[in-house]
Amino acid sequence: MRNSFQTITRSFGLLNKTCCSVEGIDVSAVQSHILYEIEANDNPSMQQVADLLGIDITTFSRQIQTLVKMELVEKIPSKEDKRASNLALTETGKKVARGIDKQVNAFLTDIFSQMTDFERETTQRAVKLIADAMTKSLLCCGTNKDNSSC
Amino acid sequence: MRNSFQTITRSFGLLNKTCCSVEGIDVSAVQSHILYEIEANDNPSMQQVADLLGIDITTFSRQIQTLVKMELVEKIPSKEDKRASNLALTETGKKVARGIDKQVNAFLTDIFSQMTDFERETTQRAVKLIADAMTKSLLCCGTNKDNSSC
DNA sequence: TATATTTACTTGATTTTTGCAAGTATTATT
DNA sequence: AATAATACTTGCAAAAATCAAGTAAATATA
Repeated sequence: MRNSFQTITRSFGLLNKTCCSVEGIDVSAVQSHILYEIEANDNPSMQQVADLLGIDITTFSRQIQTLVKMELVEKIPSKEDKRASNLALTETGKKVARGIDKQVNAFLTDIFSQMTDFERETTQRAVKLIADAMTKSLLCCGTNKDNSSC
Repeated sequence: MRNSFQTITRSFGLLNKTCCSVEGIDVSAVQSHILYEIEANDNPSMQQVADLLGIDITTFSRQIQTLVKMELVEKIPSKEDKRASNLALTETGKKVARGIDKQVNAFLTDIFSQMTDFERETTQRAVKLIADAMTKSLLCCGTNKDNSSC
C-alpha cells in the first residue's frame, strides 16, 4: 500500500512543481499550496493555514509577506481578534489559483481517461473515501499536539 | 477530485515529516524519500533518483554526500559507466528505511481500519490503479523533457 | 580516427528558505 | 490584577536550492 501512496504523492508533488506558472506569474509549490488553502477555506487566519500545511509560523509569515508583495494575497485584520489577520486572495491571486487548478485538473482528467467508466467511478469514490479517512486520522494522531478533537 | 488529492498528498506529506526518526537517527522528509527510492529501485544511479524525485542534481549530489556521511547510503562506482555511481543502502540505512516504513504503514493501517471490509478492498485496488495510471502519465506529460517513452 | 557533443556528476559562490530564540501586542485564565 | 497563552513579527544562523563552471567519461559526428 505504501508503495502506491508514495507514487501518488510523488506524482502529485511533481505536478504541483510544474503547475506554478499562470500568465507570467510564477509561484513556488509551497505558495501554490498556500493559495489553494486560502481559497478552499473561508478567510482563514495565518495560524490556521500554517497548521494545515505543517509549515512553521515564522516561515509562513514570511511567505505571506512575499505573496502580499506579489499582490496575490491580502491580509485583513480580524475584527474578533486584534492579534490575528485573515487571509484572502486578491483578484490576481484568484486568477492564479484558478489557472493552477485548471492545469492540475487537466492532468487528473488525463489520468482517469485511461480507465473504463466503471473503474473511473469506483476509483473516484475511493479517493474521496481515503481523503475523508485521512483528515479524520490526522486530527487525532501524531501531527497535532493536543488531541483536542478526539 | 483535486480537492481529495490535495488532502491525501497533504496528509501523506505531513506523515512523512513526522515519521523521520528511527532509533535516534533523524532524517529530513527529503532524505526519507531518497532512502525509499533507493530501496524501491534496484541500485539506481544518482541521476535516476534525482529525476524520480524532481530534485536538481546539484542539490541531490549534496544530499547524498550527507547521507553517505551519516552512513545510511553507499555510492558504488558503476561498472558499465565510469562516470556514474549506483546507490545502495547500508545496513543502518536499511534499518532506518524499514523503521520509517513501519510507521507509515501503521498510519495507513489505521486509515483503512475505519472502513468496512468491502470498502477497504475496493479502495486499495483503486489506489493501485491510480498509482499505475500516474506513473504512466508522468512518463509522457509535462515532467520529462524528451517524450522518449511515449 | 580525431573532434565535438552529451552525460553524469562535483564544487564554488550566491540566494532563498527554514527554524529557533526572543520580542510585541492582544486575549484568555486564575 | 497578575499570569499565562495566543497570534503573530523580526533577527540571526543553519540548511537547502540554484547558477555557473569544471572534470571525466561516453557517445555522436565528421
